Amino acid sequence: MGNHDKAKRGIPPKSDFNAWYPAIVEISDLVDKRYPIKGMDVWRPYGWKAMKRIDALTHAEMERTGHDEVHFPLLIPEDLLEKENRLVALLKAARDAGVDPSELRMDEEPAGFKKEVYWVKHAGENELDVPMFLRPTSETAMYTLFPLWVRSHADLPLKTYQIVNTFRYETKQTRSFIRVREIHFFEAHTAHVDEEDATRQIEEDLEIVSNIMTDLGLPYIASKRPVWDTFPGAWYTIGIDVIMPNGRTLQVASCHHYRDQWAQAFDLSYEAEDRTTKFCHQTTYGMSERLLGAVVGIHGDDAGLIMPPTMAPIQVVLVPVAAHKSAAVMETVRDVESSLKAAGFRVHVDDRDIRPGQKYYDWEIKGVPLRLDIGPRDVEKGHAFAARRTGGKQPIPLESIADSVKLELNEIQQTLLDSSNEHRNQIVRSVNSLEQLTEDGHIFEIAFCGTDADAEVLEKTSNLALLGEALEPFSEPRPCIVTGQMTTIRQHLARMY
RNA sequence: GGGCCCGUGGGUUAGUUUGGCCUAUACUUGAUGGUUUGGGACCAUUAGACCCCAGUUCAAAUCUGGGCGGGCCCA
Repeated sequence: MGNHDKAKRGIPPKSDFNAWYPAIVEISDLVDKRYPIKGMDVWRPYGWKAMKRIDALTHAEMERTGHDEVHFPLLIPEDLLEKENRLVALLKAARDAGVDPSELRMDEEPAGFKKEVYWVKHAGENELDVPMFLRPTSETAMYTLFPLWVRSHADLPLKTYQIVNTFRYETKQTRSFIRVREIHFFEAHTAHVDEEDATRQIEEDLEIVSNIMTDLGLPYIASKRPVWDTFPGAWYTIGIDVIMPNGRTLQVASCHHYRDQWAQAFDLSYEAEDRTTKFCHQTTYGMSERLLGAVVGIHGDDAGLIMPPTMAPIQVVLVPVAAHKSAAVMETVRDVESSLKAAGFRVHVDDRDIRPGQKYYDWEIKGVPLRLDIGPRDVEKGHAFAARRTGGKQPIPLESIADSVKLELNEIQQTLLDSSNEHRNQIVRSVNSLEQLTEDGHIFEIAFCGTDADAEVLEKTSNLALLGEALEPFSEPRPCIVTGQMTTIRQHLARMY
């Protein structure tokens, strides 16, 4: 016995993250990877519920901030790409003309985008006159309609979002939730009267990011990306990177400020109060199923997942113990179930006819944050035995059970937040010389104010990627790690997923 | 983008080096019946596999080529 306990479920230790992660997402029933297309996993019910809970947090934030949900078609006709290409060409010309040369980078070959998308070139037996592609993101689709929706300043700001599937033909190694070819994607697209209003939108986006990351207990860094990592057509891009357990970063969200660059390409203009016609200023804010990948990676342990109570598909699992010994056990369990449900908790009663030990293991793998055991002894004493997935067991009284459960879940949430902050502190190292960049499994915080060329050298020598300029600068100037000049610009170097 | 490794029941695997001994091993899982039940129970019965296509050969899980899928390392 003993020895092959773990072999039964086959969970590798989390310290071996590259083995642990792919194993746990399948063993915990989040996904089924056996569908025969690379990078297209099947969402199993438990995984889909978890994703929908995260989506619910997003919907709530969108509601709070006055965004309206829309749903655009999956297919985009090829000729709409022409507008995007024109935009790219325009920006390139601007750069060649010396306009804001440091702010623009358009060295993607115009055809590059075509390689990353799936094409629909036939309908039945007939070849299509105008081929269509599966959206990799929805700018071109949406910005085709926005000019029709926006006519005057009274139509602004236009704040829309959708949660849809997008497609990217990934050629690199895929990984559930982290790098997939069909992406469960959230995208908010807004249009504003001017640059300032669009900038305010970016600020609101960052507030939403902060709320969601706190809900999910994810440690993250927000950085203004270097120009070469800026989304094509964007004035600037802010990347949100989660600090994963192995010290790599995972970009889970991004915000783009487009100024009026896309608006010019798509002729998105409005009539201002002074009767003049002006171009809109636009923003985009995107997140994806990577949020779930981050939740799995950050909180899970050797025994399985740990779902934060804010998004756990099942917050409380009730396990009747030795129910055959006393009919009162099942009665009590059902009573507890209905009072918890009435209080709004997501509850599941595990009444399978198997030994309780097996149930404990099952729910630990799935990461249910709180388990309540109720057996004959507990019924007698008028309490339930509460076992937290984050560790610790204690009896809680059956009367006012909902209050006690609320308390337990809050504390579990707090435990997860604390440990993720602690994790951040362990991973992120503040360094001031190039020699210190060698240690594996860390993210390095540096002062850096050099040029693109300096950045390239920095990335090459350290073999790490520059996340960009952190949104909160240093409070006191420090010497730049490359040039030695004093600066407050704070940046991070990391291995990115 | 470059290099390397792998593909056997639902899962993990033995067998592949040296083709025949394979009617393919073990554990786990599923189903049925029974004994059980406060941290992965046990017994009995039963179900279930050589990734696909082509080639070599008297003979292919085993060798060759391609495809699809999975994994690792480097840029």
